[in-house]
Amino acid sequence: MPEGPSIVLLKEALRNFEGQTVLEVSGTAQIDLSELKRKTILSLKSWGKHLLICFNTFFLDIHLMMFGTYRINQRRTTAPRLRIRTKDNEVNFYACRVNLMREDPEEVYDWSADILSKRWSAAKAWKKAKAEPKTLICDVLLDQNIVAGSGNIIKNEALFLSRVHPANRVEQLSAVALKRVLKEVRSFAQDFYAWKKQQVLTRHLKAYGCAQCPRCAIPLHKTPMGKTRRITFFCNNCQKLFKS
DNA sequence: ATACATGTTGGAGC
DNA sequence: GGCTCCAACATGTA
Repeated sequence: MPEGPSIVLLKEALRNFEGQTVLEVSGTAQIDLSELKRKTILSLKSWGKHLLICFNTFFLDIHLMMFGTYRINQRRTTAPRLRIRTKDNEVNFYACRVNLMREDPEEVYDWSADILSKRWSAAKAWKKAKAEPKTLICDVLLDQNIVAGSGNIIKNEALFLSRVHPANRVEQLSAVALKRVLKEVRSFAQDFYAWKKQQVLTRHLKAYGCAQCPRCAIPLHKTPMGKTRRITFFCNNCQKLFKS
């Protein structure tokens, strides 16, 4: 469920919690939940796939991983990792990772890496990628230090849209091609956000989960690739593999 | 019903 | 040390 855009939507869905005081907190998360009691939620932020619930002297970093879910003003039957109740609202998080952080979120995360942040910097991402010439571009697009919020769908779509083959190493890519990939990561992530909001995301995917290339109609390749062997969809005809 | 997947970490083994 | 593989976590969908 969660790549970066889905976490932005979650953050927006929790808008009503901002400025609210925590009246009740519970859950199976291995943190000291009593810390939160009677504290005021100052803001909600997202960085990549992380949701941040910020208090005065600490914040919660919630990551839904692959299977995490949440309910707002509703409950599942299973026990939540974290439940926060305020005067008007309740949120429940399940199957997620919860960390209590005592640092300043400004210092913890590189906000220029967040593909959905106003502070996203393609130039910085470009430099980080160039510092790893041997890394496959399909791995770069899953690296949260370079493109925080990009996941396997965004990876596949950005490569298809920029016509770059996933098996290229960074050093094989021309400056123009690498720039194009990074541009598509952000612009597709923005489309992902809008489509997900309208619940029409899957019908707009051109590579991920698709059988054939929408450009040339030949069958797409579907194969595990890269360090983590994530399923990768690509067109051998339309996506260029540069010579090394 | 069984299989698979929008994610990440840590450890084993080489 | 670095790389790869694997397990673990745990839920929705087809």
